[in-house]
Amino acid sequence: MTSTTEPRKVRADARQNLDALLTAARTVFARAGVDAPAREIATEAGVGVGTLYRHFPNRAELVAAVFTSEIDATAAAAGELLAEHPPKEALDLWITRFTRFVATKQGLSAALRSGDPAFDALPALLMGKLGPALASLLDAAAAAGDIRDDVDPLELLQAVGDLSHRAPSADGTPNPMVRLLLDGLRAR
Amino acid sequence: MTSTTEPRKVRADARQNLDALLTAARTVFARAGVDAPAREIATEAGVGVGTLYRHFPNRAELVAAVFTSEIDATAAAAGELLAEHPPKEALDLWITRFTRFVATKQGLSAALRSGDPAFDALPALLMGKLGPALASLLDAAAAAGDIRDDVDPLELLQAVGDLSHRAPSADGTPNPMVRLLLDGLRAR
DNA sequence: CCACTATACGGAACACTGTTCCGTTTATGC
DNA sequence: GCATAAACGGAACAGTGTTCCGTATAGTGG
Repeated sequence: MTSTTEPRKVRADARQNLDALLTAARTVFARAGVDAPAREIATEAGVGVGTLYRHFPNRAELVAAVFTSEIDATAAAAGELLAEHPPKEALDLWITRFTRFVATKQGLSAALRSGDPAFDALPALLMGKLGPALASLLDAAAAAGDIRDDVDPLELLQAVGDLSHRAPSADGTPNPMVRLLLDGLRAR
Repeated sequence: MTSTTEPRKVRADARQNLDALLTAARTVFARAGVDAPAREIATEAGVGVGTLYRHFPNRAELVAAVFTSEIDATAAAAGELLAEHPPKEALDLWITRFTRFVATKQGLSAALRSGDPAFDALPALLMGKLGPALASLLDAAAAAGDIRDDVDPLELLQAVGDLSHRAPSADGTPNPMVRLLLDGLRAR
């Protein structure tokens, strides 16, 4: 094994450019949505498009990289909320947080929904990290008898994402349709 | 007034080409979804792209034209269902029908959700025709006390559309998340 | 400190979109 | 038939994502 600790030399400028790209992408995505042209991101980072594609196989991977930390934070929030609130309340709070995350990222849900194979990495990332988080919340709430127990976490996650695309949520409230969906979860 | 009955001569070949375009578009959309390239549709119709754009200002208008008759039929179904079934049942049946319509048209909901201004005509068409249809169903069900009365028909329509994008619905059943949404409608 | 080489860079070039433009063809009315 | 306005075809334009490759350079062994 030549890989774990000591081996390949990563050129310093490469590392710098990668950081610059991530920062630039974050900025541009916030300003113009995830559909922003690759050239614009490269320019913002002060590099050529070739450099962008050297670091990421395609735009979608860049999007995934940019959102990874926030996705991790959102996933982690599930455990915290569960520790501090009753199960159903924790679930509602987490959904609200997730809703805000999706709504905040212009075009994120559009990308998720697009079906474009270029964005395959995105759903995989979201589902992989957030699926288990939501599952834990659903299990807790179901165990408490607050909600039905036959809901697929991934389907629900996808659905909430789909419904959250236009929620300015000035006050951070999830949109009415998400609420309706959550009402539908209640045990009867 | 030179417009009502006798005036402008519509060249026969123009009318033929328009029909050919609509037929071709229907075929291509079914095969490759509404995102199919304009050139492909023109070729299928045996005309040049210029001709396509002579008849439709942009691709979205063509999509709208292709789906208009089906949309009209779906809207009309609301009244029929309402005449033959109890309100809540009529509502559920209509939603199922609408779901199937959306799911059947590859990429339709994606286009709706895209926010792309090019597709402005599409939501306008759907909302304009189907909104009132759904409103009548909701009103009837709310009057019967079956569901809450504070639901915006357009929002619900949009939401169901958003949720229906991947529902093969082998058996014609709406997907589980749409069901959850409908459960949320129930008066409490 | 220098030369050398693998690494990384930049941006022109390619393939594919939607859409526009305009020279050519053709249906129609006389 | 002829003239003419309508309609056509497809080349051309603008804007994507992505690839390619000649050039520049960081790191290293002498």
